[in-house]
Amino acid sequence: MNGTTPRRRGRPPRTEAAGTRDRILTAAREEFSARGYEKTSVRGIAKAAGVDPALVHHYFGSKEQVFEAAVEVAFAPALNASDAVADGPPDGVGERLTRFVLGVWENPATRTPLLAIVRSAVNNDTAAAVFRRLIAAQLMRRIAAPLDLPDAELRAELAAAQLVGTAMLRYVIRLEPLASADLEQLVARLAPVVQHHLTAA
Amino acid sequence: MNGTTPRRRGRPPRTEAAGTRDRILTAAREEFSARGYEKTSVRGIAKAAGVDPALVHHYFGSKEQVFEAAVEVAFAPALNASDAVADGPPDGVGERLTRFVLGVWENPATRTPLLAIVRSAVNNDTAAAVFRRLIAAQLMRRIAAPLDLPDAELRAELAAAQLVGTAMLRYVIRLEPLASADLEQLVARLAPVVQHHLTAA
DNA sequence: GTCTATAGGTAGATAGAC
DNA sequence: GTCTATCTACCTATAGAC
Repeated sequence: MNGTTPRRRGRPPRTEAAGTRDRILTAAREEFSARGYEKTSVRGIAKAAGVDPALVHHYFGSKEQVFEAAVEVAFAPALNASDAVADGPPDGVGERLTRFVLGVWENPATRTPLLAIVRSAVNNDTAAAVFRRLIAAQLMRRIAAPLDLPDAELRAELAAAQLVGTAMLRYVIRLEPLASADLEQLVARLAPVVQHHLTAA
Repeated sequence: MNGTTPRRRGRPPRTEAAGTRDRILTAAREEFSARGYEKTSVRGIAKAAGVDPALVHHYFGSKEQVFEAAVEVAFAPALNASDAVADGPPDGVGERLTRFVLGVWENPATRTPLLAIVRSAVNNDTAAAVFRRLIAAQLMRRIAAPLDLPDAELRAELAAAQLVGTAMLRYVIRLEPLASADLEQLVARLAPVVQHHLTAA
């Protein structure tokens, strides 16, 4: 251990500044989600956080490392909730998965890092890898595996495609009337389709 | 030898240079599709086309106008083929739409401008508007309207979401095994779902 | 029609003072 | 820990020579 290394993952609490690191992280999430990776600048993050641009480099190193730290939080709900989706009667997995995905997109706290990932994943290899990990790692392993059907992975990915596409058009592209549609109406239409992908012959 | 190429859209037919304009346009499509709007530079386009950067401005004005000219070609197949999708027996519209969308994504000539639009639409309002226009204008009007069902527009958009999401994961994010899946297998799994969105109770 | 030169900005990153 | 100052690199766009 040395006293000056800023390379950290979680956040070993130090006697350091009053939440400066967290303020940068929050601002970074905001900026990345609103503008995507390329259009976001370290200077813009610093300004939004009310700190000096040099501090961003001081705490995180490079812009890419700021991004990784900023979107890391998107994994927390995914990890926690994949249990809730996988558990329960098999014929309800479509609705549970649909509600979960739309839920994290409706919640502003989790929507922000998700927007950051999507806005960045299409143009940035690092972000695309994060996206793949996010979809594949838990969703596939916990939901596709128990299906015990041929093409289980492909099935799960096509179900994910329905939900990813819906999120794209509703939350990113903001296509009407989908963008303003009632949540329950969406669940009613999407859940059977997701269920069909996962379990139908 | 063809004298003046007929490949001109919205440009006053002048006696100008050989294929310089077209070379720029082709290079622009390549660059925008590979890097997205923000990361693509006018200088990069010029270098790929083997011309001077100032010529790009000379022919198109601004970077945004280059982009619009570059993706304009994506509308041609959409306009032409929406007839083929709309015509025919109603219970086959799901498969016809699925085959059409996957078809334009499989064809390198049409995939390139589509990638440019998708890579740019998530971060750029101009590109997002192009995307909305591309989905809404023809697909919705020609396919949703004849359905004569309640929520016809929403139905059509959720069907589009399935196909957009599939394209995202397969062609942009390159998620396996979806990215390498056989085309006919995809049609077999997707067509019934698209059909369900469009016509089922 | 094509290119040189340059204006006028913004970017990521670093060194070193306090 | 925090900030000032700066380096280097690249960008869009334009004016004007050939």
